[in-house]
Amino acid sequence: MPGDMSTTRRIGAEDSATRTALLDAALELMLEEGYAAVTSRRVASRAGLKPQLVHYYFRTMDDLFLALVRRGAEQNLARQAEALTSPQPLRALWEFGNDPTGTMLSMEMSALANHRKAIRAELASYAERFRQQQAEALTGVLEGYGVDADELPPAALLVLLTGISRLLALEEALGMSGGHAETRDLVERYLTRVEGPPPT
Amino acid sequence: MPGDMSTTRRIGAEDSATRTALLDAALELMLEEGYAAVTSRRVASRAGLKPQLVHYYFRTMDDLFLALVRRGAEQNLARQAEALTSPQPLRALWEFGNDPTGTMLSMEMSALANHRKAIRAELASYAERFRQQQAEALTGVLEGYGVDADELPPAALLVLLTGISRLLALEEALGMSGGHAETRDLVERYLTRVEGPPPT
DNA sequence: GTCTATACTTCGATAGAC
DNA sequence: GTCTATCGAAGTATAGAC
Repeated sequence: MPGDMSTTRRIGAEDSATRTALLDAALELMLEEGYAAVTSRRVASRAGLKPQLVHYYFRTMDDLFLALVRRGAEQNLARQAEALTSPQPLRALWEFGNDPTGTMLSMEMSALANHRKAIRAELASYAERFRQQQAEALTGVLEGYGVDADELPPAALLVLLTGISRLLALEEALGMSGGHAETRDLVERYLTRVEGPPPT
Repeated sequence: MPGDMSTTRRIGAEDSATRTALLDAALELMLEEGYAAVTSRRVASRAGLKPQLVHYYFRTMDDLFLALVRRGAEQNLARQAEALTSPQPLRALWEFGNDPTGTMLSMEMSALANHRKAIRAELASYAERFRQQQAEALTGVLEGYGVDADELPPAALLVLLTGISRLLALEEALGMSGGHAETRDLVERYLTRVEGPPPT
């Protein structure tokens, strides 16, 4: 018995398998062809369904994008939380941020958010939660490593690592590679210095 | 007498004022509402012209995007070259990369390039030229500053600075600010250390 | 829950008159 | 160089039958 009784419009249940299939299709399209390719017709077609079902489950395309942001963010918050329990949380965080798919999706979402108010708010809210989860897990760890918080504040280190991994992923998607090896090596040496060598 | 004699299709001259007005309108739209808003109708409307003129000057929308990339990239290559003649070229480069408009445009273009082959090739080609221009100008300078190229290769430093300024611009556009002040301060301290304090 | 049918808008692109 | 006219395709979204 889904939907809202107070209006005539029906909305499908959140736990519907069809709804999940539509979100999966939208995700694939966004990664492969960018947010502009995520249209009701193309999403439905990829899921082997009729376009009208998109509107049954999400009413508007904005609602679909919001659902996509929420689902992806919640999944990744959980994955990041698990990564941060590693014996080498800093390295785990770096490797987590180096997932090219996640990075490309995050940037595609940012581009989309740039001109859709509701999505911008949702994305920014989750981004802050990511950063906060990182900061809470790492602040004490960095102290333990003897990293001087005046010299290199944890918040700045997080911005550095995130910015680097995003740029590398973006440029690699464009087919660029200049300076990448040197940069990865630089990060690697830093991680080894403060947190120890990578596990074999 | 513009255009191509060998086919029936006419194309407007590159130095036309109307063509420039269309490119300006496309640029504004892309910055304000994203690449998906750059349609022939909306571009023409913003320039106070008829949509058909877009096709007269650019034939396809892809051609328009390519022209936009080329014009913007050539302008910025010239601006960056000038910045690199500064007495503090490293700081000038950092400040150049901190132009929020240029950064947002570059990222919007990257998102667009992600699913348009011709544009991706053109953008990547110019991005390599930017990086190369930076490297040529800075390699000797960094040596002069006593920056150890084994410890911090010039190419890696350029990736670092670019990645940081891009992330800061992106997050600020989303309304985020966590860790930004600490990061800017970190970069500022580094610049002061190797290149001296900012001019007053 | 999924379908058919449909309304309306906007898109890219071309032909041909002026 | 710019206009009118026009095409077919694709977009969002809704109503209502099954």
